Amino acid sequence: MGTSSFTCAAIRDGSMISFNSPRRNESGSDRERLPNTSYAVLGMLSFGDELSGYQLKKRADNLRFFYWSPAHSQIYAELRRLEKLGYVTHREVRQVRRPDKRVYRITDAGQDVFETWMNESPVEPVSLKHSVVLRLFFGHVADPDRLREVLADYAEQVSEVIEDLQGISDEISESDQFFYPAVVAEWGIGYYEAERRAALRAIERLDERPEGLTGEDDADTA
Amino acid sequence: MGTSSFTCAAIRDGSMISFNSPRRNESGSDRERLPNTSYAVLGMLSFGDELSGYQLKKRADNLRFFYWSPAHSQIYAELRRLEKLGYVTHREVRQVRRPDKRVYRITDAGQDVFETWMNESPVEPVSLKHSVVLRLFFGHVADPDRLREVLADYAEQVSEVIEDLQGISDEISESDQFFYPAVVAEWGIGYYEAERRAALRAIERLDERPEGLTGEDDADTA
DNA sequence: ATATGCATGTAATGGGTTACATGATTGT
DNA sequence: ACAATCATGTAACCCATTACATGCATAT
Repeated sequence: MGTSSFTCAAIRDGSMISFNSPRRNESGSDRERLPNTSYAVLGMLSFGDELSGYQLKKRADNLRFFYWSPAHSQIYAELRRLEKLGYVTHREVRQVRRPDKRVYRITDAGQDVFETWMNESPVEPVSLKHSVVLRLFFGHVADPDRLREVLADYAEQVSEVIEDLQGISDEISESDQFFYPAVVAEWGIGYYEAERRAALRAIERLDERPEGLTGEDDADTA
Repeated sequence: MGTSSFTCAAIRDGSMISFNSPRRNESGSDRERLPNTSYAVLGMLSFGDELSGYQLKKRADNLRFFYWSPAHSQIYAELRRLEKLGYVTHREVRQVRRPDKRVYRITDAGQDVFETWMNESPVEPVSLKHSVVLRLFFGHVADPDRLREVLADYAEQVSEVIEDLQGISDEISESDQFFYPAVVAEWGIGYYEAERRAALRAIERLDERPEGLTGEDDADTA
């Protein structure tokens, strides 16, 4: 899966390169490798405008459909880290009838590492924690009716998400400015529609199942 | 978000009291609330058989399609915790030409909390970190060809997952013993097929886009 | 009056990973 | 000989959350 074979080939006298370095290479050769959250923050600043931590948090919430939303304290911590690395700068903005704020802007170095990440970082699989499916997997110890209820609830929740996304999609799909977000919104709609179908299909399968076989495998056979 | 307003009101000379206890209620009233990972481990033991940490880790890997796989060290730590809580017990198994092992079994108390979790815990939304979609979202700073490549790579990876799941599904869908896992496998297939479609569709949209509008919004306008 | 939004942070804790460590056995 | 599988664990670290903390402005 050719991640970047020629990039590697370009490396000649591999004095250190510490390739696949465990972590902590004080020599500072290979770019510190940040967690994805840092790149999410950097990405939100990559549009070029100045944002406060507070605004950033709200923007980050827009990613919630495909990326989790970090806590605000995490955002602030991230900003301080990025600043120490020289990837963002801030300036204080005095306000009259509002608390003062600190707005951040991405630096050239920041734009640089972000671009590098965008173009060079390997394709990772999704990391998901699907607690509903987890429960379904262990269905043998659940009350069958409750399990159906859980699935129906989930389908319901998902429907709301679809509506939200549909709304967002309608808003932004006109303007070319939001081309990529619009593509993402379409992805999201397809994603959650599939989730809805899957949940409903699972309920069907539970219903189809002949009675008398429902759960409690080893309640008395143990 | 009424945390506990009258608790506060009751405090007069607030010497300590550590009011509205952040967590850790030693009085043991409300069941400790474990992280989902604990329930995943408990769930894998809920079939009634004895398992070593090593075996457990391998079983946990089967959940990887819809739940992430914890590191082995995490499994061991989890088992020790659950044992301290009385939800599992272990016994040492001497082996001749293999390292000795420690096999764990769920207790009645453990089965109990697990059932309670299965039936009572609220329906949580999926938590996903989709780094590929994250990159797509910030497509304006990516090299358009590389972005397409990333999406194609992802679609390819997903195809392999589908094949894996198809294989598993074929194996288990015969036996009624694996009813729930089979339902989950079907869910998974639908899920990853949707992912594949979404990735392919996104490539299409990138292709459809008129030239000259690709990325680099503020490369020179800054 | 009370809640909500704006705005920024610290402290404590927890969940989880990676690397380090050990050591025998089996397959190539 | 070398790698992989079996088997269990510790140490260090870091990412992230929750709760604590403050304070003004506006809307209800």
